Amino acid sequence: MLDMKLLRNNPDLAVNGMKKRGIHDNSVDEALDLDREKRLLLTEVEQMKNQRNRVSQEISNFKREGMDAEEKILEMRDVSRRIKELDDRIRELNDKINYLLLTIPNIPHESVPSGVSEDDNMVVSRWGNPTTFDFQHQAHWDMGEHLNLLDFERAGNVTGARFVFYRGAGARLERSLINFMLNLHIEEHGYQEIFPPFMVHRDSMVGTGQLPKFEEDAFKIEDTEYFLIPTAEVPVTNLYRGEILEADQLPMRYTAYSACFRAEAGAHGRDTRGLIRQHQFNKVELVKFVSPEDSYEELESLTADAERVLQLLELPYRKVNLCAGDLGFSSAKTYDLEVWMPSYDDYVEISSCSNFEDYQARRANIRYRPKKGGRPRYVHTLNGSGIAIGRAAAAILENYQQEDGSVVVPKVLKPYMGGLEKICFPH
RNA sequence: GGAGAGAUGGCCGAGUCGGCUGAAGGCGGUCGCCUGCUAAGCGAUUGUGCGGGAUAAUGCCUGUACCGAGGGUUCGAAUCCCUCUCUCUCCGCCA
Repeated sequence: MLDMKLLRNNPDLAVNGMKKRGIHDNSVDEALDLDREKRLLLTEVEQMKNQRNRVSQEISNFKREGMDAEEKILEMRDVSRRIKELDDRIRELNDKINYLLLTIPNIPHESVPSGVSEDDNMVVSRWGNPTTFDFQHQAHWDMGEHLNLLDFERAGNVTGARFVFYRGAGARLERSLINFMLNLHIEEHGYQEIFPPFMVHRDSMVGTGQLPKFEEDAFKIEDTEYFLIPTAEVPVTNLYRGEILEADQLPMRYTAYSACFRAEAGAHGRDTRGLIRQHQFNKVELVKFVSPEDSYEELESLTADAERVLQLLELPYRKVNLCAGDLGFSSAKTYDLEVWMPSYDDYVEISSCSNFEDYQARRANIRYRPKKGGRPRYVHTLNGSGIAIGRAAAAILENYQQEDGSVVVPKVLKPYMGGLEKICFPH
């Protein structure tokens, strides 16, 4: 969330940030009004509390000396009642202010292009060329069926739509991708591996920004306060919730595999076939905690670390600077990596790398003590897919397919596939 | 699942019949003194949020809140009551 002090001193920054995103409401003004009222009451109630503290002390002294304090006690009874009323009112105001702050999105960085939809995103770079075929190429869902790698039909039977069984070499491909990516990030990019819980409680979801605004996108476990994580970003970013870190611990870089669960409310009819949009999918995530002055540099290197995965897999992709209208709620700046997907005849998002600045850190209360000492400051948090496994598998099937229907295994994955060169028809 | 114990400052650990405890004592940290070096010793200092004030400014002054979380009783709660969460021990069960 944004700093209430920033809103007070510089409300235009927040309002213009929202305008840039195409959001027009008066939540900033509302918050400011409530904040003004709150501070007025706060001054009043704190004066009364000061009086109460003083007189209580006097009562204590009176009693010790065996004197009658009845008059003062009666007087304080009224003061206390009034304090309680004011405290209640302040609590109410605080709740409202807090809720508003939690529903105001982050301010886009100045380098974020303006625009309202993905059509306004800015292509930053391209790597490789879209794959061309001199034969009739297939979509990965058809290939997955023919090669007996993916079983959507039985998954529908067992669970429902947007679920899948991976089988045989398909299951192994998925597992190979996970291990390949984790190894790359821990061995060559300096990340520490984390294996997080796949469920978190409400506070964690609020910490990273999924709640309170987007509850319908999440799976909640009935009769509990647990949510299935939509991404490892949630447990890993919340790792240090409420803590004060030491400056020399920063930057901290983590990579985590997790299954991800998304309700995909509002995506009815979109990407209904294949691996692109599933309720459950696998992802290797990158998360960083850094000092504020380094965060944009760290965003570049995080994105480069994600790009490296695609380069080693030799999958054509492009890098896109998301426009303000397409930017995630908590993000100040996001690069999407989009992989070439022949069945879509287009680039498809496969990684999203964001700098949240202190927006998540303030929600999750993650701070660090600066080297020179002084007050704790909020860290900056970043994360990015490094990368989405299911979409990577789909991209490999489609981009590496051969005329005979087989799929060549990318070089870097061969060791993980037990030396397998090619995924062929089962015999 | 059953039975019990507990949650206090960076850490350990006191807190008596509710008042003089933001919190004894110790450790650690920081600064100063002392000292051939190291070690030891001596002195001082050492939380966070929020409001207000002054300021070029991290700093500073002042008020207030915080002893797992949230409520309650009271003139006054770390201390009493209720609810919740978490941790530990024993038994049972289990990957």
